[in-house]
Amino acid sequence: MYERKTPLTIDCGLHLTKEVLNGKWKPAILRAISMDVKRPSEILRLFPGATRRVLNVQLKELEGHGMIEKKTYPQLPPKVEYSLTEIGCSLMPIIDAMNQWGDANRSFLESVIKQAPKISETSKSTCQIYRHMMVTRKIG
Amino acid sequence: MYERKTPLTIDCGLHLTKEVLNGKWKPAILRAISMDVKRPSEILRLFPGATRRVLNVQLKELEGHGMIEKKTYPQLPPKVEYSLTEIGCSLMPIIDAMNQWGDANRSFLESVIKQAPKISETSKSTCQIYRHMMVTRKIG
DNA sequence: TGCCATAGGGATAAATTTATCCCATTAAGG
DNA sequence: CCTTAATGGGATAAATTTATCCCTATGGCA
Repeated sequence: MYERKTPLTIDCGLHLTKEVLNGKWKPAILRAISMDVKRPSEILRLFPGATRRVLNVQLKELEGHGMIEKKTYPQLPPKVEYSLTEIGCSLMPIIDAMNQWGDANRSFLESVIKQAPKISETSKSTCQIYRHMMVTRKIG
Repeated sequence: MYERKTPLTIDCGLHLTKEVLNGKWKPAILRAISMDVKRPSEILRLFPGATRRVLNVQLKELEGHGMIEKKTYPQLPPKVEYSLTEIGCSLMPIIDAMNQWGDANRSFLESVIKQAPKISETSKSTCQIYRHMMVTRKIG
């Protein structure tokens, strides 16, 4: 496992929170779990753009940070289910707010993000969370 | 300037928001500006842990993303003031919530973050935002 | 037997972000 | 003349995160 070489900045709440959510898929993973997508294979299917490896790593970090709990069923083939811990649950308002803000400002954000010279292309359909929500009728 | 090689994931609001806040100091910078710390040199003093270079880069990205506006006074030595745009302002509830969540759970988070094998050390006093708030009597 | 699904993780390469260092401009002050 | 204060940014190194590829284990199914 990677060992950090420079000290982490944790002196304001912002940085602590940022550290917990630091990872390309972490907020999305938390959101998925909060919507009852519990098994690793399900989560993986929800994010076709993510590698199995990365999801495993980020799940492990979220678990290590106490945001989610892992329940392993003694079966073969193995079955694992994740759930939010209490503190993980308390993050959801923030994650939902982030999601809503992004959606509410989508057209503007897409344009400025594409304008920014740093970004060349963007990809869609790597995150199936909306499809999932519609299938499970959590949104209409 | 760096040119992205892989497409950016922007299909859910979460990723859009994450992109805007993506940068070690961006949320802190936005918060500083929202608290009337407008000039680059002031912001720099507020975050002793940050390099001038990085702050410049992140300020430029925030500006490019339309979150802040830059006003350059035609003086010498130069004077610059940043302010939040309307959309940048609309991000503040999220940033404040992140800050509050981190502070509210500080002791827990510090322990789990230090436990995580990935992190070796942590540093304090690289972010002077609380000091600033006390000096300006916004908190007591 | 060969292949699929499930879950986990090592080793290494590639991409991305941050850090370091250095240069430029102009006015004021010692 | 030298230093400081302000602001901005290039070039390059270092750190960190993500992607690729591969290996393990077991039971069921054609």
